[in-house]
Amino acid sequence: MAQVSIPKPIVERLVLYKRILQNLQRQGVPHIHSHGLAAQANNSAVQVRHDMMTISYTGTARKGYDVNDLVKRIEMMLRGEHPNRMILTGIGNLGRAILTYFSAKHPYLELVAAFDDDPGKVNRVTGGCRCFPMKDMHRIITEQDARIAIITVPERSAQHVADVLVEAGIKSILNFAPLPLNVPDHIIVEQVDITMKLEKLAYFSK
Amino acid sequence: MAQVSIPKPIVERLVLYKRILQNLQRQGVPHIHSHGLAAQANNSAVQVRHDMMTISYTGTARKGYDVNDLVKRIEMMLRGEHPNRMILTGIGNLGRAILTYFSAKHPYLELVAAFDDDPGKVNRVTGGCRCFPMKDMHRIITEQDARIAIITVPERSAQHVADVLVEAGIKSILNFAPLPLNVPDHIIVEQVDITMKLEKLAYFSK
DNA sequence: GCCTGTGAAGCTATTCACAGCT
DNA sequence: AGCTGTGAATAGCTTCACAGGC
Repeated sequence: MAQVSIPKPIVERLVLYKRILQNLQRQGVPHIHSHGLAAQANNSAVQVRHDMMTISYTGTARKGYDVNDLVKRIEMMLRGEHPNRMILTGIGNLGRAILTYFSAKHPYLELVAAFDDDPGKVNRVTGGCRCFPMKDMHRIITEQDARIAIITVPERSAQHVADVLVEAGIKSILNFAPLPLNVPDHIIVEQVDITMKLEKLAYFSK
Repeated sequence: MAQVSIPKPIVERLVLYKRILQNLQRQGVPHIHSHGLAAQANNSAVQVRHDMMTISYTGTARKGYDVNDLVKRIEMMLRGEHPNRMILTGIGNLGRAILTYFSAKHPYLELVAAFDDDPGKVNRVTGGCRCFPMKDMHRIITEQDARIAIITVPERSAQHVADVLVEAGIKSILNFAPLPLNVPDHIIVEQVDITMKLEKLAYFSK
């Protein structure tokens, strides 16, 4: 099957659709029209239909899209074969927030280990996730076959941590440190930059 | 002066450039070439030069861009006249992380108040920012002339809080709740969606 | 009649190619 | 020779317009 790469913005919207659809499932709604989905996702019906085209999903004129089917389809497109194991580095306020948030919430995005060198944190369990010292990173990442890493360490150590992660075979990184990481091309980095978003808001709200 | 609106992606890069340049300032580097800036920002020299074009900044062939000047220029483009006062709603782990992170770090992005209804949190000061009960929101936002709001309340109350914020005259919202907010067109919303980014990483890392 | 599916057009952002300067 | 500035070309994404079906 030709697993052609879906463009970034469409992937983002698919994730959103999936979430909306899962809500609908919970409410027992069986079908939804492109307009309805668009309204909830804050975009246009045409865009929804185009997105459906790119994942080759097709609804019916009368009922629109089948909620259960579509959830399955999107999950199929997004998920790979194996579960996505993740690790987190740096248990500050933010790291803790993420660990707590994720506990048992997202079945196939599994946080399997956290790392911090603070002796007060090592071996503590937060949100169902145990903290190990940084020096065990390579070993545990390999053992667990973790592919995604979350960086919530202070800015000054972020690049070093990234280097170790790459060396340990991590495939992609979610980086909260406000600096662009220097990594090989095959590593995918997503930046979460709160200050940048705020400056953006400050700029556009006038 | 024709203050023409700068496109979103360029604003994002300008914020990044500014940060890099401020680092250079601290190191006492007086000039930088487009290539140098591009290397640190992980993009191309042409793009840097184009971005400079859009803010009408011009360097010299020999030395490149003047670090101090450029910082000033970018700040001028990004900042409005008045300081940008912000408020935060919802002091959970994440809210606390942001409050602590921002304390005294960003002079012109000023967090002036936080809101939560938990009696154990009201009147507590976190990161230099006092917590008020939600019912005071409208009054304090007006008094302080706050224009930016950060939503870190649980998903189920996010829309309600957004409604109150809009009603109180907030101009833009940074939303951490994983659902698209329904707000009037003139309100600007930036979404920070950690789960979405992780799903995106999961998808693209294969 | 209102829905979906879809090629075409339009728009935005990035990259190319090169002129001019020092 | 290597840099900046910049119009032209390309690529990527979104919107338009409409064909076809229930």
